[in-house]
Amino acid sequence: MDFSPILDSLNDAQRAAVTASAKHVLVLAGAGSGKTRVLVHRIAWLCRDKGIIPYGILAVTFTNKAAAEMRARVEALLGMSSTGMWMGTFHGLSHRLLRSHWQQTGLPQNFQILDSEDQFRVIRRVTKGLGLDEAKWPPRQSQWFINANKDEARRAKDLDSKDGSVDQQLIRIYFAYEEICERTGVVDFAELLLRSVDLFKRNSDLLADYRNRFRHILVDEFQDTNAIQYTWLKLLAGTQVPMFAVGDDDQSIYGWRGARVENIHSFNSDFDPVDTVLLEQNYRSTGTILAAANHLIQHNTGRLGKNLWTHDSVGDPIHLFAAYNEQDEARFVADQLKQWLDQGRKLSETAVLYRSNAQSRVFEEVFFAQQIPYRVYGGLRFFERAEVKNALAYLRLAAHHSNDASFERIVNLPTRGIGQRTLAALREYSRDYAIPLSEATSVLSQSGELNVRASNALKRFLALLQTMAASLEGLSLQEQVENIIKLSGLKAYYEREPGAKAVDRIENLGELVNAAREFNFDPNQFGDMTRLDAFLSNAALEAGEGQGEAWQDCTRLMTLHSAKGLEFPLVIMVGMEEGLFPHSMSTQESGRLEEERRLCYVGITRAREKLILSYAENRRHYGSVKYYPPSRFLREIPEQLLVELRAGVTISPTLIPRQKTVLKPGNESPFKIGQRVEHAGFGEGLVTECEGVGLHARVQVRFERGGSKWLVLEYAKLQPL
DNA sequence: TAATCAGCTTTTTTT
DNA sequence: AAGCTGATTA
Repeated sequence: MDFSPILDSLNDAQRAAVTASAKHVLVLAGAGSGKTRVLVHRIAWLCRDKGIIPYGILAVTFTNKAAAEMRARVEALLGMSSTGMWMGTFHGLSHRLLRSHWQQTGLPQNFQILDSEDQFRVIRRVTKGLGLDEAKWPPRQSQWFINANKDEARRAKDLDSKDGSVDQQLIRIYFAYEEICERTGVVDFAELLLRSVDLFKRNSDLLADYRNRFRHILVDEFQDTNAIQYTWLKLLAGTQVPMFAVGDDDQSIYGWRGARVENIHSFNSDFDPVDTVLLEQNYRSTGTILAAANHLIQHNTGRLGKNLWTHDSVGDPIHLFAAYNEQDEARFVADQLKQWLDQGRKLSETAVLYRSNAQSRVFEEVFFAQQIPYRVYGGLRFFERAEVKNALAYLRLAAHHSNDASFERIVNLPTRGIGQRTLAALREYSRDYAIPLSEATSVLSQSGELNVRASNALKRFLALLQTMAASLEGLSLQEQVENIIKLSGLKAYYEREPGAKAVDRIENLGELVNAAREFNFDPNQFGDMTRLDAFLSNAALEAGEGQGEAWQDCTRLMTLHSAKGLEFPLVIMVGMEEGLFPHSMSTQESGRLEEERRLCYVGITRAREKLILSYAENRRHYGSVKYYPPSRFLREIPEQLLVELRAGVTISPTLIPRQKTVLKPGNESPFKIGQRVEHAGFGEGLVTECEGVGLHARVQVRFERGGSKWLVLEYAKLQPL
């Protein structure tokens, strides 16, 4: 065997995957088993040892972050630039295809990308335009319906309108939505994929070129592919191009978004012959953490069946904290983080994970008060902020007057006397004559159908559009952005707005100018797109990081979904309550519940050394106090892996100091094996084991009412009897 | 037309 | 609790 440097650092299974010689390869890689590593090394191995030129590699991921990481790691391993490789997200690559071959797509050359908020607005407008009641046909639901269908490659015309009247209306909305998109030259995210697929289906020569070009196709997070993405892959692969797919059925957490784990099963029949490689050795977590994860996930049915194992030591037990309420829970987490710091560790090694974004608030408040630096992931990203989107809409409209979505967004922001009535007239005219809103504005401002005040307002707005369009001529992207922000009056508008928020908004507008200055644009990639158009597309496709780069050592707050792919020495999973996690919307169907369980599995396997779980007995939720029982997932973790911490009943911790059994170091434990004790919650029991001293001392107690528990003396409030 | 106030709903997320 | 929509008032 000759081992190249690329293979030296791999274990046997990883090496087998990287060097698999079957035409197609499916790697089932458990959490922390070196999934990305295998992918990166496979690419490097193909290039270095198999003589595949970078130009012949297509590697697909789901997020921009994953794509960037892959590129960086491949370059580091190969010691050269990866230019020429097609590496990116399904959407990014599709976008690139559509730009290069726009003539064959039926799209205008300067088609614009609709992000989900834009899409929502368009759908709402369509609903109103059809004379449907928004309350009865919520745009959110229609949006969901349209996207779900697009993800399954079904256009409005493909839908069977025979059944129930509910679908009838939704199909009407879908039709009308498609028409508007077509007319205004915009595409939503799903459309990028769908159009690419259509492009290939209709142009066999073009498809043949690409099949000829790509010698290897590699896919990350294969379990997250939806129907249209899988079709996309199959089309590009044809019968000749070898596929290399990496995934983990236990980490499929995007079923609600159309992802189909079954694609993993289909892979074996759609591609042949396939080598399947299992990666089960985990390099991330302690034995205890893995055992918890393995036991939990065994409650799911229909798994492909992997069991993670590790050479690592058993490690610390998992701590479970029962908080009185969500405040108490947040203070507990703050305490734990401080302890972590006291042990000489860093906050950047820690993460607090929750099910839904709204849960971050309490933690932010408490961390802020206690001066624990933190960074919230997810939530509103930079290019999604209202003020930024407003500025982008002005830019888009200045460059492309026909962009109705942008027009609607900013016609009257800041207010300039174009109210609902005028707008309604514009919409009607635009619909009747099938022209963009800006043209309707031009016609109606002259026609005399509107009152003087309204038509003057419209004329002023048109003049503004002209000025803005002119101000783009021959300038750098940065100057263009600066000009538009100034001309639009957005800055003045936000300066007038009271409150601290306004300061942030103005700052973000400044940040947008910076983003424009730093935007690097590869003109080779998108043919004859203008710099500005590339910037605008990029803003839709890459919404940007949640916050600027962290310069400070801080902990991370994020949802379980956004934690996928990450790892931390210390992970604290909070809000482990029925209704919250598993989420109440998911408890009805078993399929959804299993997905929640996988989400829990993902959370647990993020932890390297220490895992802490917590739940609150009372929680203020939607404005009133709720009592959620502890999550069923807690019961699915073997109790010998858990140590329960309990703060006792601290009604108002500021008034009633928490009672603790504090042991001075060196003191003998007041409890001996065989001694009878009483616990406020569990009743009477017998001490069966003692260990540790001082703050870490704990005892195992077998309670009469069943069950044996490890209790930390500091928290347990045990009374000797 | 614009600003203000009262009532209503509430997952997860990437592109 | 908060953000958003719709109705009301200036």
